[in-house]
Amino acid sequence: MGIAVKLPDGKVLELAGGATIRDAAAAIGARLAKDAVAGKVNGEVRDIRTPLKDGDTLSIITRQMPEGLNVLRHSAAHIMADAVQRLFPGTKVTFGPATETGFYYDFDKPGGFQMEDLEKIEAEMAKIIAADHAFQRVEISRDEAIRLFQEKGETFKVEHIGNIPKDEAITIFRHGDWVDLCEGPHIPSTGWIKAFKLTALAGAYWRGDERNPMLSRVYGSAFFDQESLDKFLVQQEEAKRRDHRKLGRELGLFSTVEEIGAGLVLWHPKGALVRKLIEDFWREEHLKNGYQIVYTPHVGKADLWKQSGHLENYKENMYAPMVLDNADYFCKPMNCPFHIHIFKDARRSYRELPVRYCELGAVYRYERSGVLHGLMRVRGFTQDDAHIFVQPEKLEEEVVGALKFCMFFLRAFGFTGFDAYVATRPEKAIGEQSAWDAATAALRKACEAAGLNPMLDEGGGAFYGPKIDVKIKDAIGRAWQLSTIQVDFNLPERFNLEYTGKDNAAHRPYMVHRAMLGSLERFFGILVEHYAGAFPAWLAPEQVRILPITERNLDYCQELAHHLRSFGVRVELDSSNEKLGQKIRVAEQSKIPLMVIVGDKDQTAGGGSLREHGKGDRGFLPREALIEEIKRSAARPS
RNA sequence: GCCGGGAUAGCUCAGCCGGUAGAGCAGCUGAUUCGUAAUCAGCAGGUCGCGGGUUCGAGUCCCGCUCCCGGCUCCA
Repeated sequence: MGIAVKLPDGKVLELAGGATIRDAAAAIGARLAKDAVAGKVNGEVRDIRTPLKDGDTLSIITRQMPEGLNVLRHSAAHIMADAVQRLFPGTKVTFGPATETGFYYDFDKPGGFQMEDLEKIEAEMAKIIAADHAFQRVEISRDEAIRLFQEKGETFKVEHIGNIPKDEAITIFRHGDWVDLCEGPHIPSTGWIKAFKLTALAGAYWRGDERNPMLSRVYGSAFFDQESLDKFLVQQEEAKRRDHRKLGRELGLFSTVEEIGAGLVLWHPKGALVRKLIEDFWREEHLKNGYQIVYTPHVGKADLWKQSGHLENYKENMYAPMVLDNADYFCKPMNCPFHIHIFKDARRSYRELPVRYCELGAVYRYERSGVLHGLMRVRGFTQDDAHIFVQPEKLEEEVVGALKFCMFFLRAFGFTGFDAYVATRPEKAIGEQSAWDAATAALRKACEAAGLNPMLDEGGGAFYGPKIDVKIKDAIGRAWQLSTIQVDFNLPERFNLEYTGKDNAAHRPYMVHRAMLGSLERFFGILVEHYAGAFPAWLAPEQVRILPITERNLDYCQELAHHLRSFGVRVELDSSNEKLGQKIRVAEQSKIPLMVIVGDKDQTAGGGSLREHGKGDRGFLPREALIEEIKRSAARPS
């Protein structure tokens, strides 16, 4: 009996009963059959060996599609697991999925792996690939599956079978004589993998839960051709080249030292200058946008943190208390309770709402030693914090303003791609459902008003209220979460916040937590990587370097430097006894945006030769034009 | 915190089977006065992350700790 399946172009394909996706591809064309990796049946990715049913909608996934690459990588994970079990009998397998950049497989291997093992595993994988074993898909019964994996001693697989919903078919995939519990899909045969590399070893908990046993994870990546693997490796190098920790040291921006402690940052003069420029910009723009700047202490008494709920909910992230005059004081992990007390210091009228307090507040949080990472994850950092106290009915309007402000600010740093997420009520939450619904709707509308098309993060909100998160894309396409706007129903309650309404009655405001940059430390790290260390002139610690060609030009250069400094230009003079080529090299490596080269010719003509970082010589400019050009390049965005 | 890899001059790194530490760059001094990404020569620079142990002898082997890197988990 024949069947009919619908294709993406609307055509209907007639096939024999029991025909698989592969048969369908072959029926459409020989080229397609050659490139077909898997299929999408009724919207779900299915293995190429999956039998089709009458009425199915089918599209073919080829090796040119991203889904095809996922299939290849998942198969590579199987091949790796096969190789590992050949080399290290007694190793148990668990899970081995494809990831964004490759694949991994988690093993339970007594003693774990050593780095040298990777090469051995690669060699064994190469043999399996060379043998070009076909992948076979077999549907088996639950009992058969349990028996099979019990015999093999694959206890993790047996456990997993118990977690597969009863109504789902159980499939196993076989290549050569190796078999894995797996729903697929897989490439037609192992030989489809033309390029692969094992990249890293790591630990990972069974099912990602730290109460479970630690497994050994092997990471790798795989491609349909060698070129793509090479390109991938070059990209990895590019990310390494931009690493803010490396650039931070090379450019003298910041450091951390063992003597002070992990996750505690020293801002060196150049990094501190960039930070100061960001902070100046930040404060000025906040004042323009109706915020009030406040300063609050670094520590507060235990009762404050009890009232705020931090000692209840956040204690494991707080530094241990210090005892002064029989009272416990804690370093602040957040600024909110302090801002709340400023709000509470007077009776507030609806006329003065919304009240917007902002602070670049240094907070301290205990982070587990293993999670610390350069400037991105530290134990002492500066939040670009703001707390807005607003009438519930004015929430939407206020969030629109806050969000537009965020976007303006992020754009000023050269970010262009944004993704917004609205996170809704989680299971464990406080506050009325109606309040949640109204606030969530307000956040969504605010996103639209700010020109963002938000994705919904169902249940991703904090227990105290819904939020908007904004992620940016950096120069090499990586996403970073920066801005967050969070509605808080909880703290106004806990601190009994009130304002007097038009009706002369007391009302409870909403509180909105807002960060645009997240933390100055992390944002600075992201900026360094985004610009690859080459800050735009308005942010560069040194904007211009003057390079005299010989000592004869020194006095003239000195005078020019003074003159530029009088306009607020950050300029240095390279008076070293080196040839021009060397001075240029050093300035280029220091990523100084502009260089002015002055030799006898320039001096006589009364000007200088401009050179731009990364772009090269721009030729001679007379003095006034030179100064104008420098002032123009160094201007802050507005 | 857990798994894996590390820590040698300011930086990047070499140092074999345990025999008492080396290069390049940076620094300093001198020569050179030079036109768009490295001028030459000389000098100086180390408690081999910290503490303990094994040994006649430890940068090297063992144990503990600190810090760093890649992950897990978590998050600004």
